[in-house]
Amino acid sequence: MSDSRSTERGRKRSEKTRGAILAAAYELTLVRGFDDVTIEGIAARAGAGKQTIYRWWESKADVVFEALAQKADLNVSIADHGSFAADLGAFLRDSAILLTHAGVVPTLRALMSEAQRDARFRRKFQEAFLQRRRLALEAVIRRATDRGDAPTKVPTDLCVDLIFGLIWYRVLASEPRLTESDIAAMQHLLAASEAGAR
Amino acid sequence: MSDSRSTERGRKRSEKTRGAILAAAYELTLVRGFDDVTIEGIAARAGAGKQTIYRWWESKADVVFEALAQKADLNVSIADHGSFAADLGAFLRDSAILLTHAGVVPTLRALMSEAQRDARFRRKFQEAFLQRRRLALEAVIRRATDRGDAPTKVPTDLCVDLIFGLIWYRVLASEPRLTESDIAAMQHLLAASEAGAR
Amino acid sequence: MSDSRSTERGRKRSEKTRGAILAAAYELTLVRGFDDVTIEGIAARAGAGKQTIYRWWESKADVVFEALAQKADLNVSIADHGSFAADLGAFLRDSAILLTHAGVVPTLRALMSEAQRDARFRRKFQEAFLQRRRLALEAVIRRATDRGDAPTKVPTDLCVDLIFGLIWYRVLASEPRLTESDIAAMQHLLAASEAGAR
Amino acid sequence: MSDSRSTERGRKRSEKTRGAILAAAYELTLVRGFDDVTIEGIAARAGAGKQTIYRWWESKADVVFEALAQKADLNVSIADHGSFAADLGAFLRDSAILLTHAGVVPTLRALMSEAQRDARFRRKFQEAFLQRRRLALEAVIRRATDRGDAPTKVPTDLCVDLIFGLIWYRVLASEPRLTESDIAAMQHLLAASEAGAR
DNA sequence: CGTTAAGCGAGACGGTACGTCTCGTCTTGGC
DNA sequence: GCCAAGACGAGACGTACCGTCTCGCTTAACG
Repeated sequence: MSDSRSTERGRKRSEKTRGAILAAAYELTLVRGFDDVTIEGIAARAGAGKQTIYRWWESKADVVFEALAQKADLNVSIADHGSFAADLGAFLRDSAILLTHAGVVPTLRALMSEAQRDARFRRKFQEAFLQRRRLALEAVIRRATDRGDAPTKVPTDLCVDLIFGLIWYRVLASEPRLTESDIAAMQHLLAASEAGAR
Repeated sequence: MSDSRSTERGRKRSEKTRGAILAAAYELTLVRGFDDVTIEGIAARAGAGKQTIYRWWESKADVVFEALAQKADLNVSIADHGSFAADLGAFLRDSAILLTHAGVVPTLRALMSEAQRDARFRRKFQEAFLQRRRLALEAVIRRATDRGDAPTKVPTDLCVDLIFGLIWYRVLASEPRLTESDIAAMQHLLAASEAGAR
Repeated sequence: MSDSRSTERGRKRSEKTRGAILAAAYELTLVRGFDDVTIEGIAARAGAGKQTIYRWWESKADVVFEALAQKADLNVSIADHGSFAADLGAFLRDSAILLTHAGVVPTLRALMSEAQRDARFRRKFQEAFLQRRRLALEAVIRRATDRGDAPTKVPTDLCVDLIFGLIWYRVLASEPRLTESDIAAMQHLLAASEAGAR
Repeated sequence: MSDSRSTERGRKRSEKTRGAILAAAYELTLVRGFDDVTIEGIAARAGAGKQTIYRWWESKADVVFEALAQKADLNVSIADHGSFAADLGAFLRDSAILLTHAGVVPTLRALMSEAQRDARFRRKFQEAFLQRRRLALEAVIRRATDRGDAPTKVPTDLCVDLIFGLIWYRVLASEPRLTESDIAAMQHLLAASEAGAR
């Protein structure tokens, strides 16, 4: 009942072509920007047929997202730094550094932009990217709760939304950076009073 | 000094046509969504020539933005409610209500999405929309400073980014709502401790 | 040596579409006249995309010319009537009859008009239409030379230009007809004196 | 009853503007060619309003034709050279020289081309240009008849059509030239037998 | 070991919208 | 009323991509 055919018949998917398409998508995105990348352009650069792309991906955004995901490690480090303040600082500092890498900000903007236009991609982006980072931050807060220095004034959800909101707002709507004094203020706001209570 | 040209020459811009174009843009955006709106479609519905649109607006985003700006009052009320906590609550509550209006969330998403793709529109959206709201919030905080109940732990800029970040992140990346308990927590986080310290 | 590419790749040209485009071009030219025919109109009537037309033809004139060429046999009968006078008479009479057919004169005018505006189409029209008819007439004269009743007073080239010049001048600049007395006079001028000299 | 108003009211037509428009039309036609000349282009170069052109001329062809007519003397010299052969030779030689002038052939082609597309301009071109030259040639033939050396074999109309047909066919459809041997052959064909009869 | 069912590069196809161009008309204010 | 200026409705232009559809291969598992 699981699968009508016992084994797959016919020619296998070409891994070589798959790689060429993702590489082409990645390179074109860096050079031309997401908007100016086209399926036809990717196919031409990869030496692939358009149909081959359409057969395996649902949209340009999916190809590019997979191409980028392959390059960038989407997993976030959540090593224990001993206190919530330190963990929060490390998380924010990691994010700040990420934003300084070439191509990262334009790419984040393009993906979030695309997520606003295509509901299907929105879900995919949510699950495959936003949710992963969210879970990491939630784990940090859960650890703080266990440890006893959690930001008790704010529910976890709101706390997470505030942190990601800050980062994304700066990326999308103002200057995409996070200074040390920003980080210090965030620590003070969300972690310090608890720390001071010790 | 008054005007480079002695007098305006030639036929005047047709206010009737301008209105028809903005109305068409507004209606089509609500019915079809920003992405499916086309310049040709707007021109056809407005009974205007395409060139007339291109003569006065630089892009589809500009037309739609002006159409929406005409409908929605972009000025934010910043009436004095006696304390920063109350002012903040009023601001957040206003925003929460705005998000419940039909068509507002899709439109905000589309405009922010477009701002990520077109640097020129990005600046315009910044200045004509985001900056206005930012100034309103900064005025509220300035009043709190004068009053003596400002959130001294966080610099004004960061405070504003946190608030808008929260709202926009919910609109763009998760559920576009702001509950009463969110508002209470925000008041507690940014305003209450100061108030309580007095 | 036979073909640069080993095999033809990709989808084949659709003969059905080609026919539909030529048919649409032919019908529209008859009904609306060459000037009012547009590429968009042909595409719409043929149920084809504009690009499909641009892929295979260089201009509107090429499409219409091919459409007409398909309908009208461009080969001219040069059956031997025994003498140059008779051959010339037959040639002129054939031409006279052609000019009476509905749509022929407007079409000839439009094609010659277009040939004046577009150097590339000029060459094509020359080679694919004018030259064919010219060769036919030259063959008639060559036969007369062999037979010994050629119009020796005038070089072949000039003789041919006089005959086509007369027909085209009537089509383009005055009344597009050729009467029996015109034909008789032409025979007398170009053929009779020689015949009489025998 | 001829004119309801005794005197013209309002501002008089500006002769300065009329001249500027014709000059602009002439220059643009030489530089860009008839097809690439536009009403808007003429108006811009003349520093005139488009309406001023539309008020006084019916089409681009009329403007350009008037501009060219102003420059070129449309009257043909029909000085008496003593015999039809000599008169014919002079006429053809004049025409041959005209065709060597820069800009003449493209202009003739453009005007004849335009005459095929616009019935109104066709009539105007007929009357103001073709007919003038035709009358000149007819006068030459009439003089020959009076003199007694007319080409009696061909009716005047056909004779004229043959001569103009030759010239126009060479201009429109082949090489726009007329050699001395062409001229000699034409004299021989249309005039020589008569001359020989003397 | 041949049959057969994918996958593949290539590229033609019907569409749709783009932004530009020019048309001929209309409107304005000055002459 | 003529003029320069220039906005207007209209609509074709040629281009760019879309997503789909053949083509004639190549590549396996199946029978």
